[in-house]
Amino acid sequence: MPSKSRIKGHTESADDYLKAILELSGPEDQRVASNALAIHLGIRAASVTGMLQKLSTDKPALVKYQKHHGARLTTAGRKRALEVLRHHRLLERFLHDFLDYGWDEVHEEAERLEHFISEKLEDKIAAKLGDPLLDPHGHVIPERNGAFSARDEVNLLNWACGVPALISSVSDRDASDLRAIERLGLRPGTSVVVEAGVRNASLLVRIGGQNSTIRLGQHLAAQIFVVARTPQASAA
Amino acid sequence: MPSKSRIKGHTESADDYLKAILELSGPEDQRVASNALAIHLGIRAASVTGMLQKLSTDKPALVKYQKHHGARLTTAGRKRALEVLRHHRLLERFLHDFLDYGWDEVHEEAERLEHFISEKLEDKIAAKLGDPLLDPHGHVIPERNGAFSARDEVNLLNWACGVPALISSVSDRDASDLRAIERLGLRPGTSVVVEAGVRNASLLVRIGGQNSTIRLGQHLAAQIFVVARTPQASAA
DNA sequence: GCTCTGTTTTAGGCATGCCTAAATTACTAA
DNA sequence: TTAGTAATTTAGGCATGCCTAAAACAGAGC
Repeated sequence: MPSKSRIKGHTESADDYLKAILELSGPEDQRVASNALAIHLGIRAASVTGMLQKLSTDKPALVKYQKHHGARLTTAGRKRALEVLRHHRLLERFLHDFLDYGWDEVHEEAERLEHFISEKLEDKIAAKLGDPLLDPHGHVIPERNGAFSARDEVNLLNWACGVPALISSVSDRDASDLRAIERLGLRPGTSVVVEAGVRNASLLVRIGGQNSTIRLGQHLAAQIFVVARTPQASAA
Repeated sequence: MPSKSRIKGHTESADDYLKAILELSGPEDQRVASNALAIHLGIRAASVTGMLQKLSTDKPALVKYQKHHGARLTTAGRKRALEVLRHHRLLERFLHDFLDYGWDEVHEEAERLEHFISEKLEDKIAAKLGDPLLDPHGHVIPERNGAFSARDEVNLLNWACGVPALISSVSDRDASDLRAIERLGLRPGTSVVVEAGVRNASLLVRIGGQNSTIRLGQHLAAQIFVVARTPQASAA
């Protein structure tokens, strides 16, 4: 299918690669291995190689790619990746705030729609929401101009016991995990203190407000990210 | 690209064929010629043939097709076509009512998104809008269950002079024409009387409310559809 | 340095969906 | 009935983007 239903020369598939590279390259902009991409995208490594070759030889190259040494985004590639990420997170916020979606439902719908949102719709949605900074899971929404500074969050598993923390974000990868996290009252913005580190694959966590303590499985804890309690808030 | 970003076995392309057949087959469900489809879709007739063959041999056949004798929708095909049409018109209404889109802007965005709306989002949007009956151009929105009765509108060009009429709908195919129509005050729901038929390629039309008369080019008049003034309203 | 293992790339295939060019069929009018 | 034209279909190609199997490579340990 040619470019009828698509913005410029972008394809949904290419968007997915760019998003994956952005996510996997981390704050240090490390090179991303073909294999890592293949696993992340749920496809074969051979397919990844082919696509990286294509992306790196496009007119405005979206990816810098060296055989056997992985890929990283070019400026153009990063721009597009952030654009799609912005679409995704704005959509999540919109579906959640205006269309009564639960925070466990927004990811799937946004994942599908993010590729097809025009600049105009992006702007209208952002305006309607009042230019939000965070999506429903606490992730930073890249700005329109491409500005994007990921906060330096720390995984709850690695947070020191006894140090007051604020939940900053939660992974949105698994809907049922999100429901479990919500049931425990661990939304972004919640104050917590780790009382006892990983023991029997669980943490003891004291939740700020009610001073109650819960036992949190390692699997869920790994999906929760926190910052020190001092910094500026992180409203959900 | 496989079915990742797509509902079941449907492709955007197939959706477009089904919509086109629905539209071109008229209320009588006439067979639609390959050529007519090719022109409507902006592609070559040879491509149409190939796709019709495919659509007619799918597991649930979406199209009944006979060589050299055009195609018509099967029950399954009509169901899908109406589903997509419902998506399109709900989206138009939503973009117009909630996101400040002008009625000349909604078509393009809806055309792109209609293929990717989940049933859930469809329902949420419909609920938010209060299950609207008409899109911003006055077209009937098919119901969730597939019920769809097109009104028997008449093209303004064919309306008898002197008989009071109500504008029921307006073609949304061309944005600038829509702006022109709006400038003339000819929105759906407006009362009009044709004072003089096609002469010098234009109509003289009296607009109900202000009793003013305008000269309407044939090109625009062809995009306006009316019903007799008696029937129940047709709020925009 | 060399081998072993796991990663990565090449080679060849398949499905979608479009194209052009060439054949075929249908229709219309003499 | 028969030609001539227009509509339609076939045949062969191309790009996307995935796959498998097999070859090539890289890094670790000996």
